[in-house]
Amino acid sequence: MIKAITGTKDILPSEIRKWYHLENLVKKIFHNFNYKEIRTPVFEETALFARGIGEETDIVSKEMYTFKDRSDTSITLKPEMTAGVVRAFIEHSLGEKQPLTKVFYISPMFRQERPQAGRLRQFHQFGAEALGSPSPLLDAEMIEMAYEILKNLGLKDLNVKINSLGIPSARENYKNELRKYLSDKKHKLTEESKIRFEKNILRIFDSKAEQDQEIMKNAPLLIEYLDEESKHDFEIVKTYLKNLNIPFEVEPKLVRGLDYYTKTTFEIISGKVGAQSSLCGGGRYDLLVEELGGKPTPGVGFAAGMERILLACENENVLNLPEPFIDIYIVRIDNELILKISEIASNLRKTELKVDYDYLNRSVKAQMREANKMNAKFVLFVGGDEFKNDEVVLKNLETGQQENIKLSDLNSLNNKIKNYGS
RNA sequence: GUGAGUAUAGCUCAGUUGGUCAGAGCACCAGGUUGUGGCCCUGGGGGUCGUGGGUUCAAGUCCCACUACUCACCCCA
Repeated sequence: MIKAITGTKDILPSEIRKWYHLENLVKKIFHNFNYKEIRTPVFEETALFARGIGEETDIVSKEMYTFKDRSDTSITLKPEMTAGVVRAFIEHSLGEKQPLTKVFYISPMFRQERPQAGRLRQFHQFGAEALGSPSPLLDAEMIEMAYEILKNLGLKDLNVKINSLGIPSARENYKNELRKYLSDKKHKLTEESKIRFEKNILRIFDSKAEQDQEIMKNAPLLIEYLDEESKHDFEIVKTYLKNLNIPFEVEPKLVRGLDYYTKTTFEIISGKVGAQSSLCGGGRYDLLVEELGGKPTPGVGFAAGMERILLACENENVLNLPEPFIDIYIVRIDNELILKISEIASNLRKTELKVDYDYLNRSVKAQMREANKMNAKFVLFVGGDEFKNDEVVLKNLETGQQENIKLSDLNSLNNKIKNYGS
């Protein structure tokens, strides 16, 4: 038997409603903030991600689905969205058409990691990007939108963490300080952190190993070495968040794993998803557009993991959606009427009613059971004496009441049923 | 990439120290007096017990390998 590839999951009909719910909410909130959807290809040239995300990051160095196509071009399935959005922004000169570009997306992403709770190899993210303004108001707006979506789902166990990475020169100064601090303690770090020391020293803060945390406890913090501009912008972000009543914590050790971040970074954590607790993350990337060959353009954005969010919803037992139902189930009493029934169903469906009937030639009893299972509001009996008089029987499954209806009146059944409901 | 745990019907699981152990509940299907459901009752279909070796008179039940899944590390959404 052929099975789904490791780390991929089928979203079955029984689960699709929560996805619709989440997607509709996401679209609604983004539209309220006047963000417009962008859809970029599932794969891009490998170089885009290598340059955009950073050669040294784990995502690029060991997690990407990269392969050569038949014309020997190196292709990569997108592991995140920002690089693709920026590529499209540059390619279509969106910055020339308007000073500020606000876009959102909902899309599958691909990373070849070992699957676990809240982590798949094909997973889904929604997110937003605003390109063209350095204003910290937009940083706060990103957090606001993400928070708004999560709150709207009913999630309670949320924790907003923010930090500022500053501009590159300030960060370089700080890295030197950190190197100085660690120079005599380096040998006590875990092997992984020794590698980080060389490649991306900031990430040592992310280590969960106690011996690393012990050493880093007293390390100088980036936030103390920030440049004036970053400090100032960070204060504005905080002020704005307070004014919006969004609770947050400053987390000086929050370091994002992608190279392109500058200034504000943030993350929203749930206490209800196991080890993969980060529901969304993002930040400012003022140098990325230029890095990828565009005119210098500041940008800010975030991405949220949809599987993780749905997992958190499940674990918090929120997101209790109403049961699915159909309006009418047509029960065939005389088997030879199947053609007539398909015609009736077709006409009713054209009047915006959800209609179904039996395709398996089953007994009346079985059809009734089926109607019940489908949570049908009404059953329409077709056949018998009534049918000889050009009538069908409409039964309200909730009350058990039934009445005869002329075949010629069926096209107005929609109104009748809506009156029942209210 | 590293580590641990699990692997019996569609689903959730029982199966005691190897010897009627191939089961239960749910789900599914058909019936319950000649056209009407939800509850209830009766009956039914469905598994070579993840795969391949081995030990034994005898293996879901012990051993080995492989594979898959789960969780954690790592990383990140």
